[in-house]
Amino acid sequence: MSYDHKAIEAKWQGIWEADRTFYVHEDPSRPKFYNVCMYPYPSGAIHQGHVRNYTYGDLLTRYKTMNGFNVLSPMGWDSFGLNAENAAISSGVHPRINTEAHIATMRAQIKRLGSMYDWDRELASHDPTFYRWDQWLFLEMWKRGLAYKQEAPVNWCPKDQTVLANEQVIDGLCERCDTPVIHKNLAQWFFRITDYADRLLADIETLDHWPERVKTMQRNWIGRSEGARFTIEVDGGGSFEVFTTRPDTVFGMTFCVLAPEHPLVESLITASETELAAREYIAAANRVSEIERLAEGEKTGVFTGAYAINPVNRRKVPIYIADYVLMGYGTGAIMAVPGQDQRDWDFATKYGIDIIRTVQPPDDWDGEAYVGDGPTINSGFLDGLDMAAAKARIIDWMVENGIGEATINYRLRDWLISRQRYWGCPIPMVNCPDCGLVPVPEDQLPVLLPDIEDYLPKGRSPLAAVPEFVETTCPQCQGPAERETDTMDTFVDSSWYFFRYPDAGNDQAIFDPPKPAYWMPLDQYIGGIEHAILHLLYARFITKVLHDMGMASVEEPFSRLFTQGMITLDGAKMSKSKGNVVDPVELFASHGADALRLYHLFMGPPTDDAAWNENGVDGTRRFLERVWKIAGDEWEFIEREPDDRDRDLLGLAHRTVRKVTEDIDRFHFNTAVPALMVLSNEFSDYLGDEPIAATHREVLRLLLLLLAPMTPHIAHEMWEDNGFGGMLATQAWPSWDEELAREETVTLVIQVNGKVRDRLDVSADITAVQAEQLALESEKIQDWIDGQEVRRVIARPPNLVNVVVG
RNA sequence: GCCCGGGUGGCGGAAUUGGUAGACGCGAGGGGCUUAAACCCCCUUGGACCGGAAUCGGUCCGUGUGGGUUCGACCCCCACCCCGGGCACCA
Repeated sequence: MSYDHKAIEAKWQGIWEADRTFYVHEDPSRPKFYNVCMYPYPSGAIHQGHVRNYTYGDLLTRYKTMNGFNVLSPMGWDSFGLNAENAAISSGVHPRINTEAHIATMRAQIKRLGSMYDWDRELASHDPTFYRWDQWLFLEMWKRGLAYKQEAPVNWCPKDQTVLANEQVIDGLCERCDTPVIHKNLAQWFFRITDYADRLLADIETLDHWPERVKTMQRNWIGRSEGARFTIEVDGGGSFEVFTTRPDTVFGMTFCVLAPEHPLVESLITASETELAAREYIAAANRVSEIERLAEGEKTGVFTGAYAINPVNRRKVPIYIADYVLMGYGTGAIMAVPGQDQRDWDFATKYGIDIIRTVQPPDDWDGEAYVGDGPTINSGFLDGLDMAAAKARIIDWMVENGIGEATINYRLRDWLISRQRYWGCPIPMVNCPDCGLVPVPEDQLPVLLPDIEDYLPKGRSPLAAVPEFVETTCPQCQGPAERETDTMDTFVDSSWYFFRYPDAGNDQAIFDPPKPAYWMPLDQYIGGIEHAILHLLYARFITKVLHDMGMASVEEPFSRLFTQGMITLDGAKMSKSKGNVVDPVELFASHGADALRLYHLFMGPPTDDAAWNENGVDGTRRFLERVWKIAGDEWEFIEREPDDRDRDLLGLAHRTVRKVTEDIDRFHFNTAVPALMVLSNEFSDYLGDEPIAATHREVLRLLLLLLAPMTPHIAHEMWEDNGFGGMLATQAWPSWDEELAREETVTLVIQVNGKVRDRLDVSADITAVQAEQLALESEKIQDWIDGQEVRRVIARPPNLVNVVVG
């Protein structure tokens, strides 16, 4: 009987669904395992990145189920967002229609992969039954002072009169009309994530099963730095505050720099000799993005015409405007100490500003700015102190003189959550001319997103053009009022959706706390590395807020995080826009879901980017054909007692159980698959030469159990055909017998001066003394020693002996 | 520019973390099966070279580049080159 993957895969997908094998409920008698793949954006069709993600996720669902866990693996849709809105603008079709069609298509494709979910818990962020709880959460944030409105710059296209997302700005131009984009201030909604900066930073240390690199990125993103904040007077009146991590170097301040957006700039440049140049410079800075400003190779700036007074020595120093200082970090103004900061050094050199060293560099120092520690010099009462002592002393001085104090600064900024977009969750606030900002009462939620036909923003959110939506009454005074027309960042949806799966149908509350209390935290969260910072940080933040509200039992949502690499083809990320996609749906038909899943597991380390090989699925398909033959052929068994060949094959099978188990536990799927290939190759050889039925049956049983989470359909079919009994998906994961798995002989490598010169087969329990003796007795080794003095022998039994001569 | 990763055969990768570099798969070459082709099966496959001549034996080089540490380095340290992810409105 040939391997008909279409029939087999359809059959078992039907059985698992009918049997509700992967539909679960809270069960305190069993250990739980909450397993989530980051919910996808419904782009229209699944791509190989999804297949990779869901193959890993489903492998774990099935593996943990076989290991006795109560596994919850849900699926949902991140269905609001810019792409659907852009598609609607160009097609005129409402984003809901496209989005829901995409969800239906992708759901069917995911099911075709054989990836199993508890679909009773399916959710979609564009669904009012979901986003009303976004709005509820927003109101809770507002109540707690964690939501506020403030002016902030946006990318603005003057021709289209619209706000642009960063990705819609191409080389400083609007992607639609090529008009130069400017920055414009708009009133925006923020979540006060900076209030949680310390906790978000400290609790990274509790994330023992997160990739080190993601933790490092998050630490750096939060960017806690200790330093001082102090006031600098402007010569002729006025002052500004600066933040510095190096207050000890203040005697070396030879200029100051303000960000182009700094509020003091206007008064400093007005009527100055350099006013024109300054205005031009500010306008230019306004046109480029923050990244471009920082990427600029050479530092640029312009003199304001004004001078500041160094508070410690009353020295007059010029005040510049430069775009390497950002309004969003610290105070938007710095004291510049070129002797101790390379950016300041570059700037000072370019503009001919004095450089004064305040830290003595080492004697062999030949660099420019010296940022290291050393005795303080040229600094009056700080001279001779080291960095730490000088910092403490100068901060004391600042406090005594009432000009500054020690402070902690974060690079992290508050989370801007408002979007001037249509396809998102409406922010549930009302603007009343008398009462100001008034929250929509909870019993009036959800504020429904109205259907509209024109999605093009015209200065404000498209919702602003819908009078029936905008015009309302103030919940407080009942007078006429206007609704907020901005929608929420889709990261708001994704920062709490995993709390909703445990109680997805609840129409009375965001969730009933005991339900997520059973399932949370996630035992495994799997998604792309591109989410290492923003999504994961926002989700951690909202979890902490829910915890503080008494809603969440945990402070951290994801106890184990796995970040997968991208799929590339011809050196580029596989994506529709690049036109280099390999459609998984075609491979379901030609090779089968099992062969595709196995190729994804096999193709490389899950953490790394993986290059697609168009023949790769052929290889895993061939492997499955061989296993099919092993399981299904009418073998000529003979009757005899088990001998060495049986023991060898059984030993290999037990070593394979051990290897596959260990590899799955450490997410090394790409080495688990070859172990199965080696076993099946040896198995085939064994069957070609007087096999016995008992060995065939036992090794086949183990092989199918190991294949069950990787290639579930074919494994189930073979399990059933061979009459092993019961559903494979719910069998216990096999254990291995250490005695059977033990290898009797190993290869002892003998080196002379680190180079391999001989190999011997030895007993696996050889001692160091025996290994050394064998090595020295080897004729080849004797030839290499060739009468030289043996200085040392390093023995690492049973694998290696190194003879050091000369 | 800043933060974080990564560079191993023709290709994807392995080396259980300082101890046999190249498992397994793809591709390629050769052979078998076949009227023929496909499928399938068997063999070879990092490079240069030496010996022996049926396919065995051996040497040297080799993990981005250049240094270093070590009995021993793909693995640790320093410097450099190249590629990728993120940089707050793609998600």
